Amino acid sequence: MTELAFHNSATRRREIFAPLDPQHVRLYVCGPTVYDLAHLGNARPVVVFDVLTRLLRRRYPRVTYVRNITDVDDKINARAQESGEPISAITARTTADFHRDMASLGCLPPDEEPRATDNIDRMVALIERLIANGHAYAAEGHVLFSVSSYLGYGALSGRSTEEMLAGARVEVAPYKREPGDFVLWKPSTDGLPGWDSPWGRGRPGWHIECSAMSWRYLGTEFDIHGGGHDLLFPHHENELAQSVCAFPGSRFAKYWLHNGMLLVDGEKMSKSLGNFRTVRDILERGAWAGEAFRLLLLKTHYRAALDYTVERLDEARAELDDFYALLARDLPAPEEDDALVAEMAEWALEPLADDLNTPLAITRLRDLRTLENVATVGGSATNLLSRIGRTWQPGSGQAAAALRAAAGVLGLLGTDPQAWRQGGAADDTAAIEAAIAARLAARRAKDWAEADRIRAALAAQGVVLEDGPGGTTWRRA
RNA sequence: GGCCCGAUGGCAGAGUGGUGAUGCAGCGGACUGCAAAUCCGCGUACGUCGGUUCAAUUCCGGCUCGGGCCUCCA
Repeated sequence: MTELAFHNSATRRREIFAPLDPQHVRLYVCGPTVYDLAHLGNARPVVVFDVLTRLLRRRYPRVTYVRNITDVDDKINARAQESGEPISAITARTTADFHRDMASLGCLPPDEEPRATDNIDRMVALIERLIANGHAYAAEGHVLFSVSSYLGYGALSGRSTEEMLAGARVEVAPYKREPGDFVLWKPSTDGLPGWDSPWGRGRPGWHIECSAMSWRYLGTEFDIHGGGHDLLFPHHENELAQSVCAFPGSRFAKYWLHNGMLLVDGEKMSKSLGNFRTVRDILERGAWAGEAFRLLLLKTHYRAALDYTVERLDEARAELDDFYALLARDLPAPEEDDALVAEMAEWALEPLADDLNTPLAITRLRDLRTLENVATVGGSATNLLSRIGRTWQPGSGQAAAALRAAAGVLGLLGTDPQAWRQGGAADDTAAIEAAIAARLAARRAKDWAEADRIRAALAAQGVVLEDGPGGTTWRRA
C-alpha cells in the first residue's frame, strides 16, 4: 500500500506520514463555537477531516479523533445578552443542531467531543504550569502568555515578532507587558460565566481550551492537528506555544493540516462578513442536498479555496443521480474476497494517500462507473483502460462493488439507491407503477401515442422513465 | 504596509520536464418506435514577460490579477 503523505503547514512541505505510535494514531481538530447554526465554511473542515479519519482507520489498528465544542466564549455571551436566552440553552441547542447538520453531511462523530466548560480545571492546571515555567504572568485579574519568553513563537505560521507588530493591530492593554502577549485567563463580572481560580473569578481565553483538551485526551504529543487555514494565526500559533511551554521538551502536534477557505462571490464566507449561508439552508433543498454538498466539497482539493455556487450544488446532485442509477440496478454481488474488486477499490482510493487528493479519487470512481456500465449495459472501455494502464475486464457487479467500497471511504454513495431515486412522497408509488404497466401494454400494442401520453403525464408530475434492457425503471426528477 | 497561497479549455477541476486527466455544458455517432439512460467519438487551456533546458503548462525570477492571515473567524 502506498505510504501516506501530507502537506505539513508547520514545514510548508509534503511529508511522509509516520505516526508517533503506529498502533494508535491520534488527531485533534478544532470544533465549533456554539452560538449559531453552522455555515457552509464551518462544514468544510468537518467533512475533510472525516475523510482523513476514515482513511486512517482503514490503515491503522486504532485511531482517536478528538474534536472540541467551545461553549464558553464572548460571542455566546453577546448572543445571550441580545436574545435573553440563557447561555446553557443556546449552547445545548446549537450543539444539537451542529450534530444533526454534520450527520446530514455524512460525517461520523469524533471519538471524543469534549466541552470547554467540562475542562476548566485542566485549563487552570495548564496556566499554573505556564506561570511556574516563567512563560505567563498574572496582572489585574488576567493571566497572559509572555510571547518573548518563547523563542519558537511564530515558527508555525512563519512570521517573526517584528512582522506581527508591523501590522500594529494587536490590542494594546495596560496589563500587557508586550503588545503580542495574549490572554490565558480573564476576569468575569457577575453577569458573565466564571469559575473560581487562583487569579479570582474568571473565564479562560480562547486558545487555552484546545491545549487543555488535546492534553487530556491525546497527551502532550500527538500526530495530527487540523483546522481551517484562518486558525493558523493566532489560534494555532498560540496553542502550540502554550502546550510546548507547559511541557518543555514536548513537540505538541507532529503534522499540522489546514483546509482552505470556502468562498462565496470570491470572498471568504464568514459570520463577521455576513455573507454566509447555513448548512441548514442547503439541507432544506431536499433529501439529496447533504450528500450533494459533501461531494461538492470533495471535488476540490482540501487546501485550495473553493467558491460556492448553487450551480455547483446542482451539478454534484446530477452526478450522484448517475452513480445511483447504476447502483439501483439489480447487479450480481461478487464474493466477499473477490480479488479484482479489492484491486479496483484500492486503485480508486490510492490518490488519498497523496495529501488527500479527493478530486482524483472521485475521477477514479467515475472510471469504475463506466467500467460497470460497460460490463452491464454494453460498450467498450478500451480507451479508458488504456488511459489508466489496466487490463481489467470486470464482470457484471464487480466494478459496482469496488465503487461502493471506495466511495464508502469518502463517505459517499451510502444512501439506498431506490430511496435516492424514488424518495419523497411515497404514497403515489402504486399509481406510478400502474401507469408504467399501462404504458408497457400500449407499447406492446404499438400504440405509441398512448405510450407517449403516459410518459408525458408522468414527467409532468416529476417522474422520469428509463427503458432499459431489464425493463422500465423510474426516478423522481 | 508585512507574511503566505493561487492563476489550467464556456464552467468546474486533477496532473505532469517531452505523445496535453476527468466531470458538467456543447457537437456528432451507436442504441431506441421516439425518448431517457448507457456507450463511442470531437472541439477549445495551462495569466504575462524573461531565464534555465535538446525540450516548460510543469523548474527559477520580475510583473499583473485574485484570495487568505496580520483583529473574532473553519
